[in-house]
Amino acid sequence: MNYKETLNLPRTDFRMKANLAAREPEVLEKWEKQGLYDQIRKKSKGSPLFVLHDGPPYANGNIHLGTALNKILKDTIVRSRQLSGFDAPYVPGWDCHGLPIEHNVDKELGDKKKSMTIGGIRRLCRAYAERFVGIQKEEFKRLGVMGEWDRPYLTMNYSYVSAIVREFGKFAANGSLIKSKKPIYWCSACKTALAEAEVEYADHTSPSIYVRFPVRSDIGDAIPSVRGKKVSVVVWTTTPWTIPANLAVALHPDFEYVAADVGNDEVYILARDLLDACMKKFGIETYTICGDIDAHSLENKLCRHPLYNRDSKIILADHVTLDTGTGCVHIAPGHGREDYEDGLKYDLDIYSPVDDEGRFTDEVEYFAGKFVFDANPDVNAQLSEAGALLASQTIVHSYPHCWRCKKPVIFRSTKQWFISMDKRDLRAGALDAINEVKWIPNWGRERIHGMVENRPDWCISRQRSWGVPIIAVYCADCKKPLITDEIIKHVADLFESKGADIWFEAENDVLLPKGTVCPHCRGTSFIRETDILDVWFDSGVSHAAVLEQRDGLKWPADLYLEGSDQHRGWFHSSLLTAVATRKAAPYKSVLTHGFVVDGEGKKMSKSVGNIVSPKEIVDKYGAEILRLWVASSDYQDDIRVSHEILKQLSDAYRRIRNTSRFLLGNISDFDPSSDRVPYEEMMEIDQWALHRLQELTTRIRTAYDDFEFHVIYHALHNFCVLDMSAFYLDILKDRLYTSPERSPARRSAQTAMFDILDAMVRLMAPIMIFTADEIWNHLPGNGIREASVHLTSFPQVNRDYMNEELAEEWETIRAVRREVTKALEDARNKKKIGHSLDAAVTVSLPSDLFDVLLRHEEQLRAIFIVSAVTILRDESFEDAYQSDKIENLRAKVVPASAKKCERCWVHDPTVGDDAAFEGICARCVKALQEREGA
RNA sequence: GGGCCUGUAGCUCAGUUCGGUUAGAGCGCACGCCUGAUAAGCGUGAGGUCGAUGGUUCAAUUCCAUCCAGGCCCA
Repeated sequence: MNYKETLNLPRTDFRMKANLAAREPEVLEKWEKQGLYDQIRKKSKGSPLFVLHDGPPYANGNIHLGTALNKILKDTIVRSRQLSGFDAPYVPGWDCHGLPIEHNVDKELGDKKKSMTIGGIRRLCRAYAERFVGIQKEEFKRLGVMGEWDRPYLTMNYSYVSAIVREFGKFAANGSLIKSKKPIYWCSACKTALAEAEVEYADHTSPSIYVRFPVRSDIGDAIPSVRGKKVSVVVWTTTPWTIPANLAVALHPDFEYVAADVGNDEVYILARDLLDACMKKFGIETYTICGDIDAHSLENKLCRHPLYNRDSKIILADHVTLDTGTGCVHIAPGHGREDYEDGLKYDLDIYSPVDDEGRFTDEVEYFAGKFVFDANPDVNAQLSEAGALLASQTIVHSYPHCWRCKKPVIFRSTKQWFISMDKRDLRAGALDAINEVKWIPNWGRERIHGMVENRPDWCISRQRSWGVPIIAVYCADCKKPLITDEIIKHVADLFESKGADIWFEAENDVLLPKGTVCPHCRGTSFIRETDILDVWFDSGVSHAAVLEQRDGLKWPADLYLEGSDQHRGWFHSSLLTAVATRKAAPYKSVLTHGFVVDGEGKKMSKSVGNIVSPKEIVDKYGAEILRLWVASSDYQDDIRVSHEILKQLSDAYRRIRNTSRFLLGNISDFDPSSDRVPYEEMMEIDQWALHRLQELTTRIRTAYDDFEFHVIYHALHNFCVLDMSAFYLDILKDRLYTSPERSPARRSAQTAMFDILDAMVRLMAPIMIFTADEIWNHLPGNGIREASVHLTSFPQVNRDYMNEELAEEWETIRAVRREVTKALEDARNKKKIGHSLDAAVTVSLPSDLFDVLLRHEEQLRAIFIVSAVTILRDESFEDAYQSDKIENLRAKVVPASAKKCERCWVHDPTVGDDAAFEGICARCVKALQEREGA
């Protein structure tokens, strides 16, 4: 007879192969049709809110792994908070303004741009951003990220733009908005400001000159050796035309400088290391060093400008190098980035006497009206005449050029709008607010603190088209700027209904409230500001535009979560805009993640060619594996991705899936509403399994609370592999398959298995969203539970199932089992046995262990999965396996002598005893009788 | 060059708070078993100078310094 038919083997439709890449889109579609997100919202209404506020990605290009990582982390957090009993909405956003989009539109337009209005360009930019919002939205949805995709926030939405204006107005109102000069890249051919990204470096031939700045201060006290001599500091520059704007000479605080006597009572100061090379260039053959100079002793001393009757201050700056020149650097704060910073530090004028066309303004003696590059020879001639030019040559070096017209650009200062860090104590307020926030990991605090502490005023002006206009007007008569609450409110209302394009297109009588008058001169005609706002301001006020404005959200957010680069970016700008207007940070905690790097830990770059796209992974492995990758990694550090890593995750996924499948297969005939066995009546090993489940639940729930997802991945995987597959389930097979279908023994196991899978599926749901859904649909008892696992909640830890004493005892049993298994393996290698059921084992144990095992004597056969077990107290016998882990544990394995039961495969002396049931053991006979009777 | 961070088996992670037995787990790998979870399951085994060097100490993966490699942000 074929007894296989009489066994209760696992039965399930749950497929072994997931076929994720193909199935996921179908599941997503199902969820969308069901309106799952809305159902979740409805269901959790009234629960405490948990708001993770989305940092808006830039609406340009396809998503990359970094964006995917970020969104998956957010999704996992939102889902886990939701399952923990919170109402956790997720409103995704996009950053839509800014240079990269405008630049790409510019490129597409080419020369056509010249004939377009700003409004026209802005409409193209909007369309461009819309296109990529659409593309990225689909990409994010494909990852299984759940949220209000139909109603995301876009920084170019009319209501959002209006909020930006209102927030901007608050800065104007409280007096922290200031206008001052700052150098920017300027193309005098295109007559336009250029952003960093719009300059291209190319070789350029420049004059290279050495200029002497006579020291005017008396430095005889500081350096006695030069007393009474004509001392000069010698600088080097490749832009002679900036000499007229020179206001300082910078020395490095740590370099060694010397005073070199070159005869005629003339002394030059320059860096010791560059002295010889410079003298050669100056054609000076004999000179003597008359003293060492500590740069600090010269700080704030004054030189005379070589051409004009004004001073040039000696300052100290770290950016001075010894690569070329003299170690003394010509500083024109209006014409260089570092020069500008130095200027702020030493309170120098940001002097930039150059107009839009690159010509010197009238105030510049000798060179007024001259184009700056053409003025280079004139400057040299003038310096030479003044006796200040020590040497001159030409050099070829890398120099910034305009991306469009390819001509060399200049650094030129123009008036810009700034948010002052200190005028209204924004810096101090921000530093205080930082301390109220929980930074995870906590070094985030230090990082952002350092940045806020040292940052300069926030320049919010951009000379571009695609952005939110800075709402300011200038009196046509007295030129004074005007920003009033009335104007802000009026314009914000206009933007709310008509969008910001109107600023560039409508007439003043529409744009300004009726009766707007210049408070200084009573003028009534005005000129609009054309600068737009820095995009960091746009996204920085999202807490005001989104958290405060939308129903169902709150201010401050519970959490912001972005890459660690955002300490300088969004965390920073959000903090400043919130502290300035609301006196607090817009977030209670800030979580950061690292960057995606390749298998070797190197950053991904086009040139290296090690970029992996989310699409590649999703198409090959499925979004579920990508999500598992995110969950498995300690994301606070950089995360590696490689084929090997993904392969490993696929294997781990299959293991979890198969364990779930086995559980499903064995509870397919189990109805949790009627077949449960009460805990007290369950078999001990089943109680043990439930105890382990409580430990797992505790571990995983804590990990979710702490955002430590890799702990979850490892705990779940280890649970499946070690506790379940290799131990509990392996042992259970015998009972499940051979016991009568509805026997208490089998129901006891099924009760545990059901609870285990029911808990597992909820615990994995925030990470393995598709698989959890699939398992849920196969779980018995459908109809009495929520329609989707995503509408349910995490399992509670059941104290009644916790039994430390039991757990300890079973840990002892497992330890002994490990040794028995080794003994079996020995026997197997000696060809004594094949399957462990072919073996009979005799184990000798030290007294304490013996006592424990004795209590479970009846179960040992099943636990060791052998045909017979005999345990002995401290017996020593020959030719036995001896443990090196447990002292005095010996195990002797022999082939089971009894006949093998054809049904349960156990070698048992009762096999064949019952003539009616040929070839099977008494236990199976009983099972079959019960089965027939049923 | 500066600020912040990271470096434990081929891979993903524990452990280091408060220095103290032979540094753990899983995966992968090798070998074996099973064929009633079967494109599954079970077992055994090999794998680590805890990035390097120096210092403190009776003792360092753990504390300190320097260096190397890598990441983010600045310059």
